[in-house]
Amino acid sequence: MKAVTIDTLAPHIGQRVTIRGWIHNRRAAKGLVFLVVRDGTGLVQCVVNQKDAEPDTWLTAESLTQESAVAIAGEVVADARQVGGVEMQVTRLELIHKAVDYPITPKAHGVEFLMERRHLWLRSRHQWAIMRIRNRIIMSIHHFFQEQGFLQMDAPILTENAVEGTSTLFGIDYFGQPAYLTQSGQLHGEVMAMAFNKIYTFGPTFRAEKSKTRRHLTEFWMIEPEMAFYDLDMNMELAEDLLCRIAQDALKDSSVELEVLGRKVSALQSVRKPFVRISYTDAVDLLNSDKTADLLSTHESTLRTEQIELEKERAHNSSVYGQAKKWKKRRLDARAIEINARLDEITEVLRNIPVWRSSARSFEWGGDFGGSDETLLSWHFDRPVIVHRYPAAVKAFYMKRDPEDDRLALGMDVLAPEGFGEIIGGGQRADDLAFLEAQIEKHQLPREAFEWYLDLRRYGSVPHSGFGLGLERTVSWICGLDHVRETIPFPRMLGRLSP
RNA sequence: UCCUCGGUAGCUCAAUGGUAGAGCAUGCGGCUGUUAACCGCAGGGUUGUAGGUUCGAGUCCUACCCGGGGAGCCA
Repeated sequence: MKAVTIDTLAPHIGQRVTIRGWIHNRRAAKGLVFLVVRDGTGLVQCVVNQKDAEPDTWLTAESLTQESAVAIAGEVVADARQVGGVEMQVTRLELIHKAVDYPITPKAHGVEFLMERRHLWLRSRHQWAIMRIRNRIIMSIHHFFQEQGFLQMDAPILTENAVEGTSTLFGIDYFGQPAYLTQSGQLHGEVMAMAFNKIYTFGPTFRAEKSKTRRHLTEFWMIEPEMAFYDLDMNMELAEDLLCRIAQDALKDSSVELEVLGRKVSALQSVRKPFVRISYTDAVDLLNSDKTADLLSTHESTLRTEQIELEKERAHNSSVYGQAKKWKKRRLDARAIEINARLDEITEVLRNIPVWRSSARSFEWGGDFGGSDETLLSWHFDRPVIVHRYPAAVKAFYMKRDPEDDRLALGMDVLAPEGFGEIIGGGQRADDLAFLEAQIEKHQLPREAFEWYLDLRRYGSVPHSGFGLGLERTVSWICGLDHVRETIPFPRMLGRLSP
């Protein structure tokens, strides 16, 4: 009998097939056992009917536990009630391995509990959807660049020089010589662009920042295109095209996964060219403006209304809890968890709003935007916004100056909508030898370590640009997740190195 | 490093300073179409740790440990 995967069951309606997988959930009625089986490609309900099944199969079905491994033979039948439209009528069931006391039960769990069991958590439905979308995004990125003649090339992970100070780098011992894990492949990317014209790197990046927020990992994956003969405008257009492609591919190919996650797709449908492009100087004006203050006030009153309604609901639920039936209690418990989590979130935001308001109102030209400023900017628009031409003082030494205003660097950041924050940072690179030499001296960087980089400006220097896209933040945005820790199979962050 | 919230059964959470409870999970029983199935019964606790206040502390105070998310920094 043919062994198939769950995602290919539909064409086999009316046929007998075998599937192999793990028990995701089990329900029983008299003479019937309903098994929800998972094989990594999808879920399917398998029905064991005592009067049809062999005696061994029935006994096995009755005693199956969550995550036990099984091989199941039966007929594929159409059933409109099921997700995917099919279920299996089981004729034979073989137990491959019996799992005992699987810790992640079909109910709500806390973050710490799940993170300690990340190796098992990955089996659950939400994680299935997220990892498949991550894969979809990775493939979109490769297709996008490959179709346009970019060469995928790899920057080294072990590096000798600290590009922007050693405080955010993980240091290691390289046979007695200090070395670091890379925090960006950009400088090597520039080398490769001068050799191959248009390239992109796709690799891991490490930051020893002691950040404990929903946007930070210490190890994350970054995509860094670097293009010879590209100026800032061409660079921004490339970033726009890339993000549009990612959003559209996700809508086209990951609708099931997005639905599992409850992602509002309208937010992704509005990701279309042209994005909003705003200069840093205009962005500062916008932050200072009444428009931003009004936005905050509106948001604040909306939250206060929601807070009052939730508190009312909580009081009402707790007053009826005593008389409630068991199933109703269970529902009330689940709702209470939701209400409390949302109330915590609202309390946190309401506490922050006065700080956000004053920091936006009094933001002075010359500083770099904080997380709250970026969030506020992105709330003004329904699609990604590109902020360009930052003060040179807050940007990296290798950025080209704006020929029209020497105080500005030709840098750009792309902020994802809905407050997901910065997902792209990049710009046009300095291509003048003397300027770069002066910058290296000004930033007190070790000149010797940059000689190879300076060679690019000695031998056929041309205008060139590039940017870095953070994969996990992008996945987080597309999936509508409130934290990046679920966007990578094994997150590495402050206080988390296992499993 | 700072700010802030939290730690109660295997899990998720309740509990005016006054006898520690519920749901899920587990075990047993019931139900022939369940969708986190449902219904009944049972077992399950050094309330993070160490002190203190009190007739009495899960609850109040102090210190420490662990975790959440925010600031700084950043993708």
